[in-house]
Amino acid sequence: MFDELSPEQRQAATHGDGPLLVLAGAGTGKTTTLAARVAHLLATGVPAERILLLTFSRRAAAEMLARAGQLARSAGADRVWGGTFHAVANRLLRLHGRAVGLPPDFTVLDQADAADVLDLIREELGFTSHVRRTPRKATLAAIYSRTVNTGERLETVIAQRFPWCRDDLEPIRAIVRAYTARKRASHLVDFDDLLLLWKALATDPSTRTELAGAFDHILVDEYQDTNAVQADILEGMRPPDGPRNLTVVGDDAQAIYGFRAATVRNILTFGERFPGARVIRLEHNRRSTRPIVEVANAVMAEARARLDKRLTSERDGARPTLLACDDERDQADAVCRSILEHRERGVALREQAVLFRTAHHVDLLEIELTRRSIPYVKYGGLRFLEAAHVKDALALLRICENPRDEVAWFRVLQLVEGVGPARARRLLDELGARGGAEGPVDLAALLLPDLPPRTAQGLRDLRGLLAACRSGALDVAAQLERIRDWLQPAIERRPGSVAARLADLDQLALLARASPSRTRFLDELTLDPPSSTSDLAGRPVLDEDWLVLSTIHSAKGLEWDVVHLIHLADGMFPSDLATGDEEEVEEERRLLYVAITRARHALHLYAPRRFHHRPRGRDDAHSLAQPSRFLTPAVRAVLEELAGDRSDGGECVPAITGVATIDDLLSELFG
DNA sequence: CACGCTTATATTTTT
DNA sequence: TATAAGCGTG
Repeated sequence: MFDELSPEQRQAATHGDGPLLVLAGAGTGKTTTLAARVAHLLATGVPAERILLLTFSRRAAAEMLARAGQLARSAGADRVWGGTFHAVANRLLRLHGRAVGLPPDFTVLDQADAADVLDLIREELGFTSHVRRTPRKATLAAIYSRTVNTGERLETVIAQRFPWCRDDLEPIRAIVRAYTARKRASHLVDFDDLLLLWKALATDPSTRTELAGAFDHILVDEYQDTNAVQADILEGMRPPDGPRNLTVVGDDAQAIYGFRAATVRNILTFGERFPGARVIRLEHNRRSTRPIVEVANAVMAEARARLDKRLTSERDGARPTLLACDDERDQADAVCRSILEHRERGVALREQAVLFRTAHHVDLLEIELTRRSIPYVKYGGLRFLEAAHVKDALALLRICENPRDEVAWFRVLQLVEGVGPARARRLLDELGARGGAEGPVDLAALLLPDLPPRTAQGLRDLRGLLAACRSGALDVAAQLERIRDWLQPAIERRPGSVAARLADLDQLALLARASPSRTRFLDELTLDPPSSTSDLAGRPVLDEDWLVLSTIHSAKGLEWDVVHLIHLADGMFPSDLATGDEEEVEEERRLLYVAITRARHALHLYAPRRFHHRPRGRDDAHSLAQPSRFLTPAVRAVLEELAGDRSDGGECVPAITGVATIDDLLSELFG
């Protein structure tokens, strides 16, 4: 059963009782090992439902469990509890939430929803300035989340990570305080609450025994990217008697979620926290060729602090290339040509990926790919759930689920003609859905007197819709079809493509067909939103070959034959927003390491020199960039440097429109 | 008070 | 492109 495993991998897979830390370098078969361990546990008779597998994404969990199922040749692998910390927390809280004071009809807020609640509160508290711009709602949400996850004081967080909000400290404090109270009153739970409540469940003396005994084995993937709260949860999940069977797998060199308060301390102090832990190292890379591994090692050799670990590989291959490009357009052109070249040589598009630091780095390339009819799918940062009309539809479902969901109400009520913020607030009060109100929510209150006739009719229609959706006679998909019809007039009133937005709602209804219940549908959508997009030009039928575009963060754990890594210019990668202190720069370096180690056979780096401020504009405003600071002489020594190829059009004379251009021209002249 | 309009302004990465 | 904030109209 384990023929394919190396001796170290086999040791990890068949480890008996007690804590186990597997330090697995990139490409050393981490997934295989974890899957094999699950298979081993199943084969030795551990009941599937008493195994908990925590991964970074639902996709990762599903993949591992499928492999474990094949290995163990037994049914039941699908009964293993698998998923992200947040998704598992949600499941556990639906079952045991009452014990920590959480009603079972709670709804989960994603980060955009949380920002909406904060915005609502800000307005109520009157924190809008007539002199100065106040922080954006997304910033408020980020500040709150960071404070919770690091456990640092608000002042500290703002001073260190959000210095431009320093002057708004007191308003922010008031807003986030009210936010917490409001969530409780409205039965709302945000991502951070999911972890905090799980921790409470796992450590509270009155509930912990029930929960702690629920699993015989807990396995955690990507342990380097867990935060302090998550570590506390794992510690709290100790069985009342018997050994602590906790397996964690991670790589300190791949820690890239510091911004989310993840800390490698969890790996470094694993032995102290869980005494008697066995440590197994996997250092042999089976994924990449030796030249690629050499580049990865060269990058990490310059890291400030790391556990001593050096990857090895035995497979030969070509040296990774570094191509200096003129500008982004030049880069897009070069990437396309290289992609097509590889495809000519038999590497399918889906075995190739373009990776980048920030979602917008790929904008220009997307245009070029479309122009050349190269199909692609983009991972990371999806617009679908962010579109207003999709949020409207989901808000309606959320009201059905949890009638106290104030933000959802606030959003939906304003879709009715003649209802703005002020009337929406009044209606909320009447409904008894306003934070802090007692008793059940009464839909009859929607029939307020003294409203303009059109508004009154609109509210009656809304009441009818909600009654129908809540009646229990319709499944989620059918509810969404009703909702679509109700939303149609509002959608038509707003500018933009009506057909496209209605199509989005159809898409949503289609998605809902797969869900057994409304609760599940909403939970899955917020906790595991569709992660790839191909928004423009409709959703293509992806039965053919397509290229993958992905942020490096979203590429974690994945691999491709050929990887193209773009924007290796200082200020882009590392992002100049992340070069404040040394720790941040180190995280950017690890990010580069992650990107490099995604490649199996070929790796191409691209470093544009010039960035147009408005790539689609007609002017020539631009700035110049140095190559990434990570491309040190030692790193370049293991790269094949290619000169920029300006085959199309010979010498180009820059248009003289700005100081930057003139300086550029002069520096060319003076050589 | 709703609503449509104008203007200035932007800090990444994700569960 | 989205968002915060302000203004004028009905």
